[in-house]
Amino acid sequence: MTETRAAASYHDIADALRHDIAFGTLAPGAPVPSQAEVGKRFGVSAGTARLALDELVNEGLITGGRGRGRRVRDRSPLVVYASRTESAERRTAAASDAWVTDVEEQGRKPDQKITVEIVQASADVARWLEVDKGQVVAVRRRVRTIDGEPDNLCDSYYPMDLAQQVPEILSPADVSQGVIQLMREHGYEQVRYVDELRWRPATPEESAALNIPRGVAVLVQTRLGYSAERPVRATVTTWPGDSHVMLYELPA
Amino acid sequence: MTETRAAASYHDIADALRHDIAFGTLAPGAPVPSQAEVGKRFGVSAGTARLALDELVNEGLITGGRGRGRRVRDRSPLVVYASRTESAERRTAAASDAWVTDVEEQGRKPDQKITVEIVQASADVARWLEVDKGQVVAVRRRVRTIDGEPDNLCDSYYPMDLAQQVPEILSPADVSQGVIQLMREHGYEQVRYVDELRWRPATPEESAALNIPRGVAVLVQTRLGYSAERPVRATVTTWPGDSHVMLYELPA
DNA sequence: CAGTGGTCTAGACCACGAC
DNA sequence: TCGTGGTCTAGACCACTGG
Repeated sequence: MTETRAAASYHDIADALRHDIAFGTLAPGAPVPSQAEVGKRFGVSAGTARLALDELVNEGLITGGRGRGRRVRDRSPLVVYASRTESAERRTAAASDAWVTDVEEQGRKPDQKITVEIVQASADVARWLEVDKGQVVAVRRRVRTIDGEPDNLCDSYYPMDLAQQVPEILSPADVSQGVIQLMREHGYEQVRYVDELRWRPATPEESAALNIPRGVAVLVQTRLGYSAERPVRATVTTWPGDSHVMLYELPA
Repeated sequence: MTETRAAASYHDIADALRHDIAFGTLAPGAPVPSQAEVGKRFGVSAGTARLALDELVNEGLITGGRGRGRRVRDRSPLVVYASRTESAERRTAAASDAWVTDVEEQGRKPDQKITVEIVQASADVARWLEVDKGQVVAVRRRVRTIDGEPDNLCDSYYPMDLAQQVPEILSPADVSQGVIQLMREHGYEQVRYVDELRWRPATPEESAALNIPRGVAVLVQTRLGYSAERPVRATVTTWPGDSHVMLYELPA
C-alpha cells in the first residue's frame, strides 16, 4: 500500500489501489485490505471504501465474494486465435476443436461439458441460419473450463436437417476429429465465415456461469459458417474480458 | 413502468426497469424516473434506487449526469467492418479511410480531428513496430465523431524513417486517398494484418474523451500492418461497447 | 464464532443544469 | 432557485466463509 491520503474521493482511492496492483506492491493472489481497513487508512467511511473496491472488482483487478475477503486476481490472459493464416497442412493436423488446441499449446488443461438440445429458433438464430422463426434447430451447448475454472460459454446452432445427417452433432460428447471436419465429410464444407463481435457488461447469468464478478466486460462472438449454398452453423461464444486476448490474422 | 414491487433488491429493480426499456414502456430518449421517484415507487430509499439506476448506466441502457436527469439511450449500433472479403475492384474504389466509408454507407456524418506527434516508443509500440524502446516514432491521433458526437479514438504509429518518406503522414489533415494507398505508392504495401482485441471497462480518460459513462465496456483493437519485410503501421482503436458491432468476414 | 462482504437506510452536503 | 444526480457518513442487519 502507498501512503495515506486525506480527503480522497473513492475514485482517487481506487487509483491508489490500482497503482499498488500495477507496481506489484499488491501481488497477484495477495489479500486486499478489507473495506474497514481501507476506510481507516484513507480516512473515509467503510461505505466509501467499498465504492473504491467495487470499482476494482468491476475492472476485474480483484476478486470479491461475501465472507471470502478480496484478493488480487491472477490473470495470465489466454490468447484465442479467432483466425489463423496457416498452411492447409497444419490446419488439418489440428484435428479437434480450435479452442482445445489453443489452450493445450499454452500449457493448460481444457475441458468441456456438452449438452445437446432441440429448440425453437429465436429471431436471431432464425436470421443466422436462414430458417423461419420457431422452426426447430439443434444446439450443442458447451461450458468450457481451463484447469477446472470456467473459461467461456459456447453454443453452436445447426439446421435440423443437417444435424440429422451428421448424427454425432446430436450426441453430447466430444467429437474427436472436430465437428467441422465431420461436416466436411458429409458434404457440408464451410467455405466462408462471418464473425460478429459485441461487447458489454456480463449479465447476472453469465457472471454466475463463468464465475466472474457482476459487470465485468464480456465479448460475444457470433461466428456464422457458410457452405457454398447456405449457412450451416452459428456459434455464439461468450468470452470474459481481461483474461482473454483475441487474435485475427488477415491477408490483405 | 410496470407495477410496484415490495421488498425488491436493487437488482430486481434494475430488472424491472430493464424490462420496461426492452418492451418500450420506456422509449429511447424518454426521461427515466428520478432516484427519489424510483425509491418511492418500489418502496426503497433513494440510495438503493440509485444502485439500480447505476446498474443500467453501467450497461449503457440509460444516460446519467449531474443535474441533467436520466434518459433512455437511443442506440442504433454502428456496424464496423474490420475485415471485408470483397473484390479488389471495390476495395480500391473505397479510397479513403474504411471507417469513413462505413459511416457514410450507414447514412451518418463522420468527422475526425487529427493531431500528429513524434513520441518515444513505449514497450508496446516498440514490440509492435519492432524498434527499440524509446526510439522516436510518428503518431497520428484521431478523435473520430459521428454527427458531432465522439465515436472512437484511433492512434496510428509509424516507424520514423517511413513517416519521413511519406510526408503526408506527418501532416495533421485528412489524407483524401487514404494512408494505406499512399504508403503503397511509396513501396510499403501492406500484405498482412494481425488484429489483437482486448475488452475491458473504460478508463476515466476514455469515458471523458468518448462522452460515455464510467465503466462502460470498450473494445481495444490493435491492428498491425506488415509489408513483405516488416511492420509498417500499428493502429490502436478504442471502440465503446453497446453502440458498435464489429464484423470480420473470413475465407475458410 | 469472528470477520468479511452485500445490502439498505436516513440523512447530509455539494455541483450542476434548466427554468 | 429548485430539482437533479454524485458523494459521503454512521449505523444497521444479514449471508457467507474460514478457522
